[in-house]
Amino acid sequence: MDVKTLCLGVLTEGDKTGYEIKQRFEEAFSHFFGAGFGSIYPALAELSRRGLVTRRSVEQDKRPDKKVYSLTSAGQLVLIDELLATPPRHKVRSEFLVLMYFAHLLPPERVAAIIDQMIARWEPLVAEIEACVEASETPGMRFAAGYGRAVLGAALAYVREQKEELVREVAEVVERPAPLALAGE
Amino acid sequence: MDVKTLCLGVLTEGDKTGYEIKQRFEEAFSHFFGAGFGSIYPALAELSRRGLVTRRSVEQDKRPDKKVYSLTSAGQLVLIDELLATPPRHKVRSEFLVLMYFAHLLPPERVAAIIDQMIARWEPLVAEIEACVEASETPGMRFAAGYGRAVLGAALAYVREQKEELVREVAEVVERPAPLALAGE
DNA sequence: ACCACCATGTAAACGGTTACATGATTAC
DNA sequence: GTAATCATGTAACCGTTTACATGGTGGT
Repeated sequence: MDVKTLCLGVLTEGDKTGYEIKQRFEEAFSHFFGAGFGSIYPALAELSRRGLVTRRSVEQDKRPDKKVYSLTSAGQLVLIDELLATPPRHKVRSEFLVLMYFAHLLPPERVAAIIDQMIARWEPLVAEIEACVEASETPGMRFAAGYGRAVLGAALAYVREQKEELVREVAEVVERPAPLALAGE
Repeated sequence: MDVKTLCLGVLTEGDKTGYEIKQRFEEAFSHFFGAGFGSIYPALAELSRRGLVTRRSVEQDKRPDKKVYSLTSAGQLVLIDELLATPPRHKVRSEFLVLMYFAHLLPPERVAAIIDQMIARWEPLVAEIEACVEASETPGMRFAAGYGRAVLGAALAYVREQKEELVREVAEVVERPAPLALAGE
């Protein structure tokens, strides 16, 4: 599954410009699928070329024309096919956890700062996702947002709870002779 | 941060072959960082070229030679620099949640099957991560594995708890006239 | 017989990120 | 004045994924 499928998906909610699609991506699935203009605009061009969406120009006063995309019935069929054929993958890519894994190679203050940074980033996200749960219009939207809330809540609770201990242990390890074994074995 | 940095990282634990590095990747950080042979071998070649690791051939009986990699002191310095310079990103890419978001476009049995599939995949992972927590040799390893356990536990609890409701709601939506609005607005 | 494990690599394809390019409006 | 919002696109770059290529050992 790629950005093209997601574009077809958000267009089931109604016609949108590329810019609005990007906004919808942020609101609705930024916590489990990322996409920037650099992938959305080419995706829309390709979908248009394949006849899965149509585009029409809409005049605006004091602004350049905007291009509104609509899902075609062919697009609807392709979307369903795509969804039925998509294996439910779920991947995490976390430089944060890599950094924590190697915490003993870093100064303890740095470890503490990184954890604080994650807490500061996640805290406002909780409110955002909460709003997303409230605003849900389909059962799936509620499920996905609820998932985010449950998992983010657990993550936040865990890092808050474990921070002190990790920082203390890392500080202890650094005090000892040479745990950074070079020719160690 | 890329596979090269992770390779330097696992080599702080001792000398390893490319094959063993891959195994370590699976054991230690498969739940937050993925890498296959296709990225590990070229990474090692590049690190070797830059003098950050050395490699020596080791004979084996009834098998071709294996190539054992060791971290050099230059490699150690570069690793630390890299870790200090890495911003703590944390990304989730979940086709599973996309599918759930669009659950109302799928047959309810399919939605149920997808959720069952995720539960079946995650259940054995819990045991695996539990083993990982037990086997931890550094505070960071324990922290990272503990994070995985906390988050996976929350995810599993959530999907188990919400499955019935989602499937029921999706079935209801499908019964109604035409919620798949094409020219709906 | 067949599959899993050990063991190493290459090459093409694919897709996403980032930077560039442009430009007007509105609010602080 | 400066930043954010609206608005669209291109092109180079980067890294991962996937498929291909090879071949012996050990277990069911």
